[in-house]
Formats: sequence, C-alpha cells, structure tokens
Amino acid sequence: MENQKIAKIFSETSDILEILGDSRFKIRAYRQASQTIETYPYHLRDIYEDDPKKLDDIPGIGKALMGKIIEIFETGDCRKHVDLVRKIKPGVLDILRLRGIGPKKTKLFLDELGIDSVVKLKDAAKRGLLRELPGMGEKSEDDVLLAIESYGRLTARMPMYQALSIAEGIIDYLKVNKKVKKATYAGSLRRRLETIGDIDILACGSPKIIGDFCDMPGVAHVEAKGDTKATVILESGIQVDLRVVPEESFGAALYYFTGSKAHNIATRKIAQKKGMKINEYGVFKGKKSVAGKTEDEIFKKIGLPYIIPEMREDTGEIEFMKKNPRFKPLEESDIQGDLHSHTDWSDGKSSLAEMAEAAQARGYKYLAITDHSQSVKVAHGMEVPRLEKQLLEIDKLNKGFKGFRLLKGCEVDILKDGSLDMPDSILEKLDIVVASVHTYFQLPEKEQTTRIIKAIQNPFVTLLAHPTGKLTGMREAYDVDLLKVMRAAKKAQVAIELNCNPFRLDLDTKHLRAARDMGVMVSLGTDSHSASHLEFIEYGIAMAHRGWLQPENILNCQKCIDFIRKNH
DNA sequence: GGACTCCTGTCCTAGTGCTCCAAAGCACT
Repeated sequence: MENQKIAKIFSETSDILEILGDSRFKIRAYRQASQTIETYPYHLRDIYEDDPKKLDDIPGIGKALMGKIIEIFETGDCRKHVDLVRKIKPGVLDILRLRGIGPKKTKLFLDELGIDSVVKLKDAAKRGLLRELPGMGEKSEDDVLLAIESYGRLTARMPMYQALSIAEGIIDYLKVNKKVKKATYAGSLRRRLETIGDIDILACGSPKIIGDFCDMPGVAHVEAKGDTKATVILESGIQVDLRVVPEESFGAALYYFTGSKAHNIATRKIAQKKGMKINEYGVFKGKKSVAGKTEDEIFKKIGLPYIIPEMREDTGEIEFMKKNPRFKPLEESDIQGDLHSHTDWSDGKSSLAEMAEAAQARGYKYLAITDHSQSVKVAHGMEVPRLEKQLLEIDKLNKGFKGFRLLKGCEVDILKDGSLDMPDSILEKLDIVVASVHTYFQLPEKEQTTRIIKAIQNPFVTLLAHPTGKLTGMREAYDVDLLKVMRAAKKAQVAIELNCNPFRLDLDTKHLRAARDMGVMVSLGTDSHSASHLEFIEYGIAMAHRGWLQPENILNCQKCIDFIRKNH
C-alpha cells in the first residue's frame, strides 16, 4: 500500500509541475518514477529498512527521488509535494484529466479566468466565456462541455474479457465489409492487460472503411474522423480507435498500435542508434522502407528477437530477450492439465463425467476436481462423508480412462484462524488440496498474512488459490503481504495459483514476475464451474506471458503428477 | 528530475494524425 501512496505523490507532483510549466524532463522523471513504483513487485519499505541507499538501484530513481522516498517513510509526507499542492488547488488537476484538455489549456483557464475546478469550468463554458480566450472558439467550448459530461464514463476501465468480446464483434462487423482486407485488434487488449481503457482496431483496405466504421451500429459519438484514423465512443461509453494502413505496412502498424508506448519508444530509440527510423508505416533507412510487412521483420531489422505482445511493457523485456533469445513462452500444448475445477457436487454445473470428457477433449492428462469444502454453505460445500463418496465415484470413473485421470481434490476453505475447513484424515486421502480464502476479507494485513501462511503450512496443502481474492472491477484485493506469503509457500513447497477465470486473473503481472524471480511454483487453474469454463486457460496463459513464466515455473506443465502429491 | 561522463556539464524518450484556429495543442501506441 505504501508503494501506491508514494507513486501517487510522485504522479501528482508531475501533474502540478506540468501545469506550472516546469522542465519537461523533471516532469517526466517524476511520472516515470511513479509508474515504476506503482508496478514494482517489492515493497519499498523493505528496501528502505534493509538499506535506504539501495532505493537508488531502482531504475529511474536517483539521489533526489531516493531522498524524497526516505522523507516519506520518515515523516509521512514529502515537503515538495505539499508545497506544490498549496500552489495549485486539487480541482485544477481534475481539469487536466478531462479529455482534450492538456496542461496548456488548463493553465490558460486558470491564468485568464481563475478557473480552478471542473464546476467553475462548466459554468464558464455555459456562459460563453471560454470562446473569448486565445486559441479557443465556439467548437472548443462545446468540446469542453462534452468532455465534462463524459468524464466518468470514459475514464472507467473494463475487464479484458469484456473488451475482447466487444472487439471481436467489431472485427466481425468490419470483415463482412468487402472494402476490408484485414482487421484485427491491437493495443492493451492484444497485450492482455487485466483491464482495458479503450479498444484499438487496425485494418487494411479502402479508406472508405473509416466512414463505415463511424456509421457502425452502437456508435454514440464520433470523436475524430480523418483519412487514416477515427475515434468513436460507443453507446456503452467505450472508446474505439480505428487505424487504416496499406497492406505492406500492416506489420509495422500492428507493432505501433500494440504498444506499449514505452516499449515503442525504447525500440524506436534502438532503431535511431542504428541510423533507422520506425513509424507505423515501416522501418526506414532514409526515405527507403526496409521492413514493415510483419512484426517479425521489424524485430529482425533492428537486431532483436521477436518479443510477444504480452511482454511489451518496457519493463526489461528488451534486455532480457537480448540475453535469452531462445526464451520460449508458455504454449497451450505445454499444459498437461487443469488444477482447479468444480462439479455439480458443489456449485458447478457439470458432472464429473462431463468435466472429464471436456478435459480429455483438450488433450489433458489430468483434471483436478476441487469442489468446495463444508463451510461454504452457499456453494453446497461437501462434508467429509460426501467427499468420501465423491472419491469413490472418481475411482470408478478413472478405471475407464486411458492416459488420463481425474485427480481427487478439494478446495478447502481457510478459516479465520488459519486452520483448514477439513480434517487431515480426509486431506491425506486426496491427490491435491487447494486452500483458499472466501471469508473475512477485511482482516488487517498482518492478521490476513499470518492466517494464510498458517494454512499453507498444513502438510497436505498443494496450492493457494486466488491469492488476493480480487474480482476484476468488482472487488479489491484483501490486504495481504503476498511476498511474505510467497516466501512461506516456497519453503513449504506449496504452489501459488494463477487463477485463469477472467473475473479474477489473480495473481496479477507484478506478482507473477515476483513469483518467477523467487522461484515459487505457479499453478494455473481455471476455477471452472462448468465444462465450457476449461477454455479460460487461455486467459491464464496470456497472464503467464505477462509474468514471463515458462513451463518450468508452472505446476501444470510438470508431466509427473507425483509432484502434486508431494507428501505421498 | 535521471543517467552518464566527468567532477561540471550534457543530454534525455519516437513519430504521426486530427482538430480547430489559423500555429499549436492534444491525441494515439
């Protein structure tokens, strides 16, 4: 939590410096530091308590920012930030966040009309005061009002699976159009971020596509419309950007449009040093295009191995891939089985046989049946006798399988005191024990952490499921020191789950990276509640890509399922 | 502000499209 606080202080500092017209390099330094800290997998406090000087080792943190981080730990605040906040009212920062309004216009409104809040801005726009300002007109004034009205809707992010479904719908719509030769989605959706701010679509074909796109059903408002790109807002409030490029530039445009911005800048810089230029039309030597049809071609031209979209965040992937050109990201065929599923014995919809059939259809060697334990009444959790009955049923089914088996398991609730919801006498009969939290989300961090660590120290536990309890866009993670939990998990030889259910996607990228660095085994589980949910594994694979995981980091990729039964 | 090179100073992270007002701001990755 303290990392987030520091990131926010630095982010606000950069925003205020921008309005005040300070050095753009200083502004960038604060902004970059904020972003680095926000996604940094380790607690800055741990580093500070170990040796404050080591804060300087974090990329983008130098002597000055290190001093400010130390100041925040020692005094609870940062003098410079406090002074800046005094200079500019917080309402001014709200204006800066409106679409179409940047630091220049924010400063203009403040200096000329004393506007220091969105409410005052709205009032001034309605009274026609803004149009009198230099560089403003009637249209700009209307745009300000529109930006204020749509602010809440346009800043909301949606879960990735929702964006994926909308994007696929748009692509289907475009592809039936004969003017469209190719269409695909790019941006953060292609990089498989857990939440998506807007949808980016790339197409090849006639420029008339732009008009058809803007007339598409479900478009509420056309924000911009030119010869090669358009931006629309859907009725649902989602922004969709379309870019149309010539076919020979498709690879370059896909690369540009996939991002991230930081990754693009980093590779464009590499190209510059080699006397080339990368833009969305290709790689250029002087005016001559030397690559652009495919992404692969672009990487080759600038001397890099292909980097998969999910890794393109400029968080070290370029250096990593240079050093490890043979790095092979996880593939679906590496997955030997699914380690978290439910049936109609608890709150699932499918039978044991249906789940087994679906798992075999995917080519799995095993599927862990992990129905809920007794205390989860709403999910028809199983008491010991019913679980024993299920185990007999699984034995019976397993006799009929060849090269496949159902693993006997249970998703056992972690009780408030860290004990497990099922006695050891039944746990020892299982192939796999999945421990998880479904209650007491509000415990203080220390208590929650201790509770979970106690649970995974039970010798029969195989893995900790959905380790933070977050539900994308609906429920925040509970307070837990996950690094401490992971250290304990490593010691206890317990795996940490990457829950592939698109509502969860728990662990997130930074903790997956940390798990990888720490050598903690990660388990992919779809948490399927029906046979069709087994396909959620694809979301997990994408998340594994974002966490740079390879088959050796993943429990499900181990061919030997005896590993799962570590205590048998 | 950082990073790097040198110790006081220099450079720093790309490249392009759209809009609205008539050059620049803001947007996109």
